[in-house]
Amino acid sequence: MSVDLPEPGTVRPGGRTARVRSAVLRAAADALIEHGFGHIDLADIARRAGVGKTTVYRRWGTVPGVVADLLAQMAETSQPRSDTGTLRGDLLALAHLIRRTLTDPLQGPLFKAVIAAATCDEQAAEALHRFYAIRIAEWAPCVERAAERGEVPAATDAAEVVRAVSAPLYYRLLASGEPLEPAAADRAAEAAAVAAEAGAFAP
Amino acid sequence: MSVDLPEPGTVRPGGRTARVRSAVLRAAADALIEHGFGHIDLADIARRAGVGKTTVYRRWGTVPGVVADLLAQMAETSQPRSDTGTLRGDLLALAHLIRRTLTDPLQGPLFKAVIAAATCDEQAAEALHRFYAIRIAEWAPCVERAAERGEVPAATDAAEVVRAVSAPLYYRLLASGEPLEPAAADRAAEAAAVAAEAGAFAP
DNA sequence: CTGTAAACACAACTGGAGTTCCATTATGAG
DNA sequence: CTCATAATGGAACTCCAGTTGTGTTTACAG
Repeated sequence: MSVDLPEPGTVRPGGRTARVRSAVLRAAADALIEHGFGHIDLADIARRAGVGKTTVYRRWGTVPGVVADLLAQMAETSQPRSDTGTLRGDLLALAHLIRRTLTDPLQGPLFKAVIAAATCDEQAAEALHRFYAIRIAEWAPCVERAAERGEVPAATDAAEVVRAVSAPLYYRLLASGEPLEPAAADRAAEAAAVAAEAGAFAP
Repeated sequence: MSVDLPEPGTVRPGGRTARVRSAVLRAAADALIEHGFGHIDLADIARRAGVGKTTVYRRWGTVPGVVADLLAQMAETSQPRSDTGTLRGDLLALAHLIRRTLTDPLQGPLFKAVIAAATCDEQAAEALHRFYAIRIAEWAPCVERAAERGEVPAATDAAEVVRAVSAPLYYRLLASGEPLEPAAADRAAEAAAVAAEAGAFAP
């Protein structure tokens, strides 16, 4: 019989422990951007963070474990959303925000890496889903306000509209591989707006 | 100075070489389904295929290398597309085909794995993009016929409509993690059809 | 049918990712 | 401030994924 030991870092979360976590997550992001999810090891992350590799193995265990914690931290920082006064304007701003993020030379590879980690590890997958649940909830009010203004049916599923804007851009990044041009963001926003107005997201 | 040696398997592609490739790709698919992209090694694939691991390392080199070849083989087998006579009917059939594929206990994990491989390796990424280019081209005629019937503007980008149907389902699988219910396929098809009819894909 | 070299199998080897052990540091309660 | 111990650091160790070297099988040209 094994006793339930506390996870490392949960009993004394202050001072050094917090500094180590911060340094490791920052180093992990750098390493993921530089090498991608496939060619990374925890020893390299530890070296970059100026931390013993034993510490990293003990607290996080695996690369997806670090990614899961990194995603939890990324979920804490919220992106400010637009309020242009029209659904089209807001969705266009969202689409271009996503496009800029995914084509950014730093954030693009990072998002690819965390998604790759999520396909390999259940813990990372759950962290990724929480991350997107938060981001989607942050933008849902755009659609809800459009419903109040009468631009879309009152029963419209706001989160589904936000997902409809995001999906084509991620599909290009991960599956089909077409370049993420600004025109693609325009079409994603326009298509989602038209479909929402027609009640395609209000069952 | 190094001489340009031919790739293994290119000079004598018949008989044994073909059998080995077939066995290895089948074993690779099984292993990817069972363990996922993250927890796989070529020695295991070689064992399953009943082949020396040296052979696998020499011909394919890495796991993403095997995945790239597997995708090339997957691209050869074409899925029959529907012809219901209406754009809505065809897109609905496409959406449900994709949903069934991604929720299939065998094909779902396989697709997750090959997409993970593509995010880690350029060679696998190119193979994946070729795979989707072919699948999308196979379904584009649905939209082209709809254009001939006058259901959508003549200038409609057929491939973009097909991608618009696919994207929300892949987004759920890879990013947001919501379950892939039949209703999600219905909405993806409906939203794409509405947007196409409104000319959102005809710039 | 025969010969040659392309492709493969087997075994020994190697490097480094991940583990273990123990010493050291410093958090947080009293 | 003091003390118990949570958390980290460093080095030695283990194990196996991936490599290399060598001999065998077999596709295919002539």
